[in-house]
Amino acid sequence: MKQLEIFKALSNKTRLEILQWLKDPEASFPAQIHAGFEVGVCVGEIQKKAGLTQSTVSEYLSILQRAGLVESTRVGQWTYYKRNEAAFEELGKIIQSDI
Amino acid sequence: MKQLEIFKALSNKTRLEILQWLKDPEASFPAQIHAGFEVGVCVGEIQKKAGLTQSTVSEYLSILQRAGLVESTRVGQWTYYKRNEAAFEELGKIIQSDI
DNA sequence: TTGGTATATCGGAAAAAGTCGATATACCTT
DNA sequence: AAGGTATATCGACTTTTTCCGATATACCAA
Repeated sequence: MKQLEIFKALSNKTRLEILQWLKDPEASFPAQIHAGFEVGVCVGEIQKKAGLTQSTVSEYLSILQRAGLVESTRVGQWTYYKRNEAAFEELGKIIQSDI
Repeated sequence: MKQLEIFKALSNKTRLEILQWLKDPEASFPAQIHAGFEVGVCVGEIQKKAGLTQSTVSEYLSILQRAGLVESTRVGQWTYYKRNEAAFEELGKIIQSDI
C-alpha cells in the first residue's frame, strides 16, 4: 500500500466526488443497460456527471486505480469502475496506527 | 475537517516523514534543553533532520498545521510542533465511513 | 471490412506545489 | 538599545499536476 500515491490520488476535488458517487451508484447514476452496478459504473456516465472531458476522467480513474482505490472490469466496449472497499478499510487503519 | 486540504498536506514525502518523527520524538531527535518533548519539537531540529532549508521546513509545518494535523506552541524564541492525534483518529474514521 | 461507439493515451498550455535564498519579525541577552 | 538566535514570510525559479483537444485502440454491428 503506497501511502504517498494514495494521498495524491485523494488530493483532487473531482476524484473525491467520483469516489462518493461510486459509494451509491443507484442514487448517483441512471440505470445501466449492459451491466448491473455490482460490476461498477461505466466511464461515460462518470464523465457526464463530472462535467470534465472524457480524457480527463479516464485519466482520473486510472490514477484512482493505480492507487488501488478502485478496480475496473471490461465488458464489451465498456469499462466499469467500482470502489475497492478493502483499500479504504486498510487505509483508515493505517492512518490510525502507522501515519 | 477539510478533507482535501488534509490529503494535500499528506501528499509529500518529507511531510509524511516529519509526522513519523513526531510520533516518537525521543527516538528521533536529540534531547531538548528549553522544553520537553510533550510540548513538541522545535523547527530547527526538524529542519536538520529533514535536510531541507529552514524556509521550506517552516512552510511544511504551516501546511501540516493548517490541515489540523499538528499544533504549535511558542516558548521563548522557539516554536514547538507536535502531532494532533485526535485529527488522525478522526481522519481514519472518516476514511472508513465517509470517503 | 467498414463504420460507430467507448475508452485510453499522447502532447501541450496553464495552474499549483516544491524549494531555495534573502529578508522580516520576534524574542532573548547583555 | 544592540546584537544574536529562531522562525516566518516573500519573491523567484523549477517541477508537478490539472485539464484540454487530438489521436489511437478496442470492441461491436451490419
